[in-house]
Amino acid sequence: MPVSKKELSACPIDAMLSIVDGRWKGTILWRLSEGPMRTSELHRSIPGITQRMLIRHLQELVRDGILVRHQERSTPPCVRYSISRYGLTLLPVLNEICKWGRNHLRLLSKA
Amino acid sequence: MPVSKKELSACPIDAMLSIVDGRWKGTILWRLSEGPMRTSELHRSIPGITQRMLIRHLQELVRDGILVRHQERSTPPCVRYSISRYGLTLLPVLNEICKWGRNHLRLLSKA
DNA sequence: ATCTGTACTGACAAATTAGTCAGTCGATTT
DNA sequence: AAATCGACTGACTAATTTGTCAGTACAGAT
Repeated sequence: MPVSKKELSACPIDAMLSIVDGRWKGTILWRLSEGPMRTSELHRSIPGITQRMLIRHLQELVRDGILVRHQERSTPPCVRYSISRYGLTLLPVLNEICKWGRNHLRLLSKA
Repeated sequence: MPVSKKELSACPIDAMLSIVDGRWKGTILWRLSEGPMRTSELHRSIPGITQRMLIRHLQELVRDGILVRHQERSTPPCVRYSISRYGLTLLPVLNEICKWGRNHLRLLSKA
């Protein structure tokens, strides 16, 4: 029986990774770490992502308490996503991840 | 065209996550962070993992330079895996991930 | 009345990842 | 000579995740 990392695991590493797990979640969080953005802005700013995946990931991140969805009841509708207070605690971790990743990419390009 | 995170991405976060991406890689690294282990020891120490997945993940981590495989040409064969010098640079990152994950699990269990 | 833009859904197909099952190989014990 | 052990492979199936395609709803502009 295949097991996805989405299932709640007792392993803290898996628990954290499951939050960020998803083809585009890292990138989405990275974009939003610079400030709130509208759905369509995010869409434009992440080349290659489909609207479907963007929204699915956003919803999961909201469900997990990492993002907040602000809706302004206006026309045209304007929805903004931002990193929640809890989500902010994730940023230092993402920063470490990013630092390591940057160095890793550098090494790969030299090899 | 679905895109896996395994493809080399220019995003440093994705680059790092792709290393740890795989149902059991976090756990494997966590076990090995306490010292080298034999294949069968690892297998026993990770409940639920199949031999196939263990070996696949080990091979990927070796390919990515995170682990080293030591083979003693003896009978019965004795193979040990350990974290490489490069892999050691990943440990602080995993530590941050783990700290956050631990807190996250705590919150989840309270809710 | 129709068209547009924004945010979003549902149903489904394709790709990717994980898991199952049955081997192999070489040396060694029975 | 057959059975065993540890590490591993190959071929295949099943589950999960991504992506495609076509909508919906709402309000304002044309």
